[in-house]
Amino acid sequence: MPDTPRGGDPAAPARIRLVDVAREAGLSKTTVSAALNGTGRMSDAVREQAREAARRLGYRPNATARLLRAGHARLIGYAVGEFAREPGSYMVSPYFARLTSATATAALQHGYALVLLPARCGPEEWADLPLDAAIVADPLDDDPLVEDFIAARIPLFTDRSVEGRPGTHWVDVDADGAVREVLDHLRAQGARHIAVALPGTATRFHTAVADTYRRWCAEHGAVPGLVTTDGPGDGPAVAAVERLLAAPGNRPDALFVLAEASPPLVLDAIRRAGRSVPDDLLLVCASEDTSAAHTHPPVSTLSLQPALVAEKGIELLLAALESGSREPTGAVVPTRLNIRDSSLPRQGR
Amino acid sequence: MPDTPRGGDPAAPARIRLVDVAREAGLSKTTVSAALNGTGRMSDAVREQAREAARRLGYRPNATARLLRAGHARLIGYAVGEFAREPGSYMVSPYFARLTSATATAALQHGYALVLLPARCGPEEWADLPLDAAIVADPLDDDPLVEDFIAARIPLFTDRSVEGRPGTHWVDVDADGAVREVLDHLRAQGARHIAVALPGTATRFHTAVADTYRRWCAEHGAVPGLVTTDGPGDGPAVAAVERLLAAPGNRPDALFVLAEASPPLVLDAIRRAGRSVPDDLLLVCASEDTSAAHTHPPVSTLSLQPALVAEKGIELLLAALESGSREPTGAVVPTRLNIRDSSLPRQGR
DNA sequence: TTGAAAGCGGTACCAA
DNA sequence: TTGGTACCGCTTTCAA
Repeated sequence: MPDTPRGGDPAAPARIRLVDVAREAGLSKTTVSAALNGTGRMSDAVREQAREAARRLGYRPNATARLLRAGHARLIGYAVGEFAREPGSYMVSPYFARLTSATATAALQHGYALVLLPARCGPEEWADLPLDAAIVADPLDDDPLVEDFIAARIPLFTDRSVEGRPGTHWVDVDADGAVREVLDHLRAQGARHIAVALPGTATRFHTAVADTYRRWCAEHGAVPGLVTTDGPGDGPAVAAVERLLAAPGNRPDALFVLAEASPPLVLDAIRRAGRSVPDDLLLVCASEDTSAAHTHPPVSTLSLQPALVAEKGIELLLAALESGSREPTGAVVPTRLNIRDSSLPRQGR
Repeated sequence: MPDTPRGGDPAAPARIRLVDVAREAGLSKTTVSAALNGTGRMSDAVREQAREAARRLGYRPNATARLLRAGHARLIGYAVGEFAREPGSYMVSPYFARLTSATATAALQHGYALVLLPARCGPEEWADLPLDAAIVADPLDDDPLVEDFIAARIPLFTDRSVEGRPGTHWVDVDADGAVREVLDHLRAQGARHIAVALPGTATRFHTAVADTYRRWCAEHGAVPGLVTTDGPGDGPAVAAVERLLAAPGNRPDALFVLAEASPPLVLDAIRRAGRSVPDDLLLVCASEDTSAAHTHPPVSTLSLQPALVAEKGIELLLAALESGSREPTGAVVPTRLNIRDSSLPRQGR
């Protein structure tokens, strides 16, 4: 009588188990299991008999039980370091939206699924989840999340800050190369005073950007013009751009905006400051926002290629998982500069 | 000798199990389990002895085994119907980004975690995942995903298309109320020819919007001016707006843009068409994009309040899960009209 | 207060 | 070809 409730709500029918199917089919657990999994050798008649019973009863194997046997869950925890924003908000950033979906897609292609974890969660939040590995996107400095996963010996993929620690894998964007490519491009277009707007919350990437920018300026005898935003979001980013253009003295002839802002909004701010792109001000934004291609003029963007980061990271992580190795690995991935009219003076076209 | 490898890679140390801790502590599995879980009654000395052994060995309980005992995994599958886009791309839409993060946050607050599923995946993709429930955001018509979950008797939260089916729960946005609020608002500001831009891929919500729009026009003796986009993304949306403004005859004096486009881009397109907001054209966009508040003038938006949809849905789903009831439930949630300068004629301010 | 043993629901090894 | 049985690692009941 497989429909008899077992525990809990007496109105809910108990879920059909393998034994129930076996009893119904007049076979053993073993045989039914093999029949349904297509393993073992048995007569077609028996196999069909087992399948028919399973179908009749609406049998669905218990995933947890299988996982216990299998010894893994093919589940990867995913969290974002999320500097000073409210939980969950990171999805709203085009960069993190792409990074997250690319990570999920890459993992899924290899048969792993992503479990969304809250930002700054402690071990108690994921201790009950059968995680084979974890990912911390853009961790904070000495992120407790990172330390917890390492302490729990859960294979981890995050940024270069964990380099060399057993069981960890990192992917970093080539900040140095990216900055040089953008600055060289702007200089080649005739720019001599390139100003930079950075997010106020300095991540690893943005710190590296500032360093390279200063170094590049020194190398080219340029004086750095650098401004940081007061916080995340479009408002502070636009304000930073306005400050950059209002500053007396060293009038910039090119802008490299790394603060995450909607490109059309940046363009608007520049126009309101009485400047014109690209005629007397060149513009490059670090952004994954698709609207950049649809402004007038279209805005050149530096893409951090989140999809590449995700794919490389998943590759490193799963290679380690499947080999069982705790040998740390890592890789640097390139950025991509999409040159559009905003950084091409008209005579250059 | 708990460090002895068991199976697989002979170099990898076997994970510490409860028995290992018990042996180390000179206690039984039972006692150690109770000690670590804070259950049972025992002397503080013994409890500390067990904890110390666990700490020394770096013991971490096997989550899968606990789940098997517990009978649930507190895991919820999450998929998006995703009309004709490439997998994973939905995150890029501000609406889905917010819906996804709000859903994850709401679930997490109740002790459940979200598992990201690929779009249009079959049962084989999630059969091995211990899902207690599933969510299909914005399902297609007769979405196979929805049917699969229902067939598997997995409690499901999706839109109203499943209304009344056992084990399902729906939340829909009040499309009728939303449209009337926007149209009434625009009419109150003096608009008499309100044109509408809809996405080409008609979802349940957008079909309802078109219906209400036509009905409202009939009620107010207005002639409907409706255009749909050629596809997703900013380009087609901007093109649709341009078509609307270029159309001969019935020159619109207000625009209600439901196609998902960056608000500043819509504003740009209107300017390029020689119209001026709000002086001779009022504008409302259905959008979750924060850039709307930072344009000049700021753009009025209709928010579909994804956070509300997520919270209500999780509430209904978890209520059913915890009571074990398969009684279908559902709810309609309101939208929110953020009135900004783009829909307020200057004399009205 | 502590511990042995019986499950949770499958899978896999062997013996029949 | 089929089935008995041990086992995955933990929790819980119940007896000592």
